[in-house]
Amino acid sequence: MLPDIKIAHLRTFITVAEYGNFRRAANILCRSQPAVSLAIKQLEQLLGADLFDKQKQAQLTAFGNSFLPQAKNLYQQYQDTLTSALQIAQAKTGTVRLGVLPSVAKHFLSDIMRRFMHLHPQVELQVQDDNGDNLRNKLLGGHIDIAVSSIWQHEPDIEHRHLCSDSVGLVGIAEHPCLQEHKIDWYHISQHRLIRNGTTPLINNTLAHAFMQAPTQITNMASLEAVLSAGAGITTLPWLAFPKDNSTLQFRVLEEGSIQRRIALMKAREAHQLPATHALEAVITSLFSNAIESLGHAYLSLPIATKK
Amino acid sequence: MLPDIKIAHLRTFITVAEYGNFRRAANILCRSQPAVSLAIKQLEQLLGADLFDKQKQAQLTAFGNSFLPQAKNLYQQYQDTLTSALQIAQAKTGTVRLGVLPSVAKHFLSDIMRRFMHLHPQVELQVQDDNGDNLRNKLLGGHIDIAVSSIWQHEPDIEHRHLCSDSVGLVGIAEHPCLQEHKIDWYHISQHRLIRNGTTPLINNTLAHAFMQAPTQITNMASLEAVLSAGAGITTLPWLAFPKDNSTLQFRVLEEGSIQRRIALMKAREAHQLPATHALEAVITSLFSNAIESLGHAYLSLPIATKK
DNA sequence: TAAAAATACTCCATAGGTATTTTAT
DNA sequence: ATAAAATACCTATGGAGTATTTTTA
Repeated sequence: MLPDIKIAHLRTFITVAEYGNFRRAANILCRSQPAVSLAIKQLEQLLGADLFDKQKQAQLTAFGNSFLPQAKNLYQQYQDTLTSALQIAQAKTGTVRLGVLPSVAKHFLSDIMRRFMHLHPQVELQVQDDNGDNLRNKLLGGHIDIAVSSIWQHEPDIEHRHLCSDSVGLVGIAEHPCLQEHKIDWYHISQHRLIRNGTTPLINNTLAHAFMQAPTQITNMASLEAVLSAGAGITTLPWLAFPKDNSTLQFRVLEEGSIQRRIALMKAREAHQLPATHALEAVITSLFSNAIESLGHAYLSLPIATKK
Repeated sequence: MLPDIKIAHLRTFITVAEYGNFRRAANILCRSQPAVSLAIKQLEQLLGADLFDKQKQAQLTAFGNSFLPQAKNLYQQYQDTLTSALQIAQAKTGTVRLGVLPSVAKHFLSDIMRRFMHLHPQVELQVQDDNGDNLRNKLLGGHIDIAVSSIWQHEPDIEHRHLCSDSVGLVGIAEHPCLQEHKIDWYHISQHRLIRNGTTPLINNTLAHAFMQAPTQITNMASLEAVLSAGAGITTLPWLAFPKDNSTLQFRVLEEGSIQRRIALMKAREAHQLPATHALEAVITSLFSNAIESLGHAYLSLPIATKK
C-alpha cells in the first residue's frame, strides 16, 4: 500500500528545493514557515528518507536530488491534465457538430456562430446544413451533436426544445392566379402546376396535401426560385425559407396560424454532450429567446412551450 | 489558479467509473457510500462539469468519459513515481559504488556482498579494489560512494569510521635470517634485499622506515609472493594482506602492537548518500562488529574507538 | 418495491496558524 | 548576532461517519 502522499506535498517540496529556503518557499506558497517545515517533515516520513540535510539548511540530500525531477514531472502532468480537463469542462476547447436547416442557416447561423465563437474561441464548430429528415438520421447516427431542425413527429430517441415557429405559405409570382384569390381555393389549386420541395412533407395531413403528389420536385432553392420566378408553378414554403429578397415572388399564408412549422433544438436522448455542446445549446436558446423580436413577424412566433 | 483537486478525488472517480456503482466503489475504497458521493460531487464542482449523469445512476457523461483516461494516466504516473521513490528510499533499488583494499576484499568482500545482496537484491553493487591512495582520490572525485580502506592521515574532506586494525609484519620465507632473530634488528635489516609494495607507506615514520627507500618495488601480490617464496627478499605486509595459504612464507610482527594499520569505512564528507549507500554502510559496520571474532587473531583487533 | 444515490447532521483528524525555542551562518 | 528552521500548542476546516430521505430501475 502506497503512503498517502498528496499533491500539496509535492508542490511544497518542489518549491522549497527550487528556492533553497523554507521561508521564501512559504511566502510563495502563501503558507507560514512552520507549515512548510511540517509538510516536508511529513513527506520525508512518508517516503522513509530525508529530502533535506538536517545539518545544512535547505540543502537537498542525494535522495532529495534524485526525487526532485520525478516530483517535478508528476506535478507537471498533474497541472497539464487538470488544465486540459478544465478547458474542456469550461467549453474552452473541444468540438461541436451542429446541424441546421438551410432556412435556419440563412437567418440565424451567422449570429449563432458569431456569438458562440466569441464566447468559446477555442472550440471547433462544425456546421452542416441539411433537410430535416437527414438531420434526424445524422443525430441518431451520432454524426452531429445537436440540430436546429423542424419537428414532424415525436421521436422517442430525440429530445427537442422548441425555439420558434413559422407559418407555411403558398409561394409563387405575385401575378399567379392562386395568389390573387381572397381565400385560397384548395379544390382548384390542384389545377395548377404544383412543385414539391424539401419542405413539402410539412403540409402532409393538411388541406394543402395535394402538393405531396405534385409531379415536379425541386429541392435546390436556387433552382426552385428560378422556376417560380418564371411563373412556371407554385409551391409551399415555410416563412423562413421564403426568399424575401426576390421581389417577383410572393408569400401567402395558407390559412392563418393553421399550418405552422415548429423549429426546435434537438439532440439524441442517449448521447451525453460535452460541455462545449451544452454551451452551444445555451447560445442558441438564448439567441432565439432574445433576438427573435428583431426578426419578429406575423409569420414567425416565439416558443409556445419550453420542454425541459 | 488551478482548483485544489486531490489524488483522492481521482482515485475515487476512477473507482466509481470502473465499477459503475457508488456503493461497490465505496467498499473497494474502504469508505462509506456518502463519502464517495460527496467526493464525486466536489470533484465535479471543482472541474465545473458533471462527470456522472444525475438521471441515470453512475453513468459517465461525455465529459466524464473524456476525463477518465486522463485521470487514469495521471494516477498511474502518481503510483509509478511514488513506487520508484519508495524503492530508492528503502534502498530496494539504486546503485552503490564501493571501493576496497585488496586485502580487505580477500577477507571480507564475499561476506559483505552476500549479506548486502541478500538484504537489497535490487540494488546494483559496483565494487572496485585499489590501494589506499587511489581509493582516497576516487572518493574525493566522487567516483565511489564509500570505501573500506586504511587511514594514514586525517583528511578534512573524508569522514571515517574505524572498523578494525591489523598489525604490520615482516614477511619472507621462514628460513630468512631476519625472521630467525629473536628480536628484529632494524639496524642490520637494511643489509638484506628489501622489497617495497603498495602497503609500504604504512610503515613510514616507524622503525621500519628503511623499506621506504628499498630499490625494488613490487605492487602485484602474486609477483610479490613468487619473489618472496624464492627467498629473494623480504617485505612488510599488514596481517590481512599476508598470504596465509602460502606455507613457505612467514609473518612476524615488527614490534607487537606498535605498527598497526587502521582500516576504516570512509566517505566524502560532502556527498550525501542515497539510502542504498547507507544500507551498505550499515551492513559493513555490523559485519565488522559481529564477524571479526570468527576471524579473530592476535594480529587483528576490533574497533578501538568509534567515530560518530 | 427494492436498491442505489443524495441529503442532513455530527464528529474528529489534521492542516494551518501564532508564539517560541533551537540551530546554523 | 542574526536569520532560519524546528518545536509546541491551539484553532478551524473539511473529510468521514451514521441516520434518513429521495430517486431510479
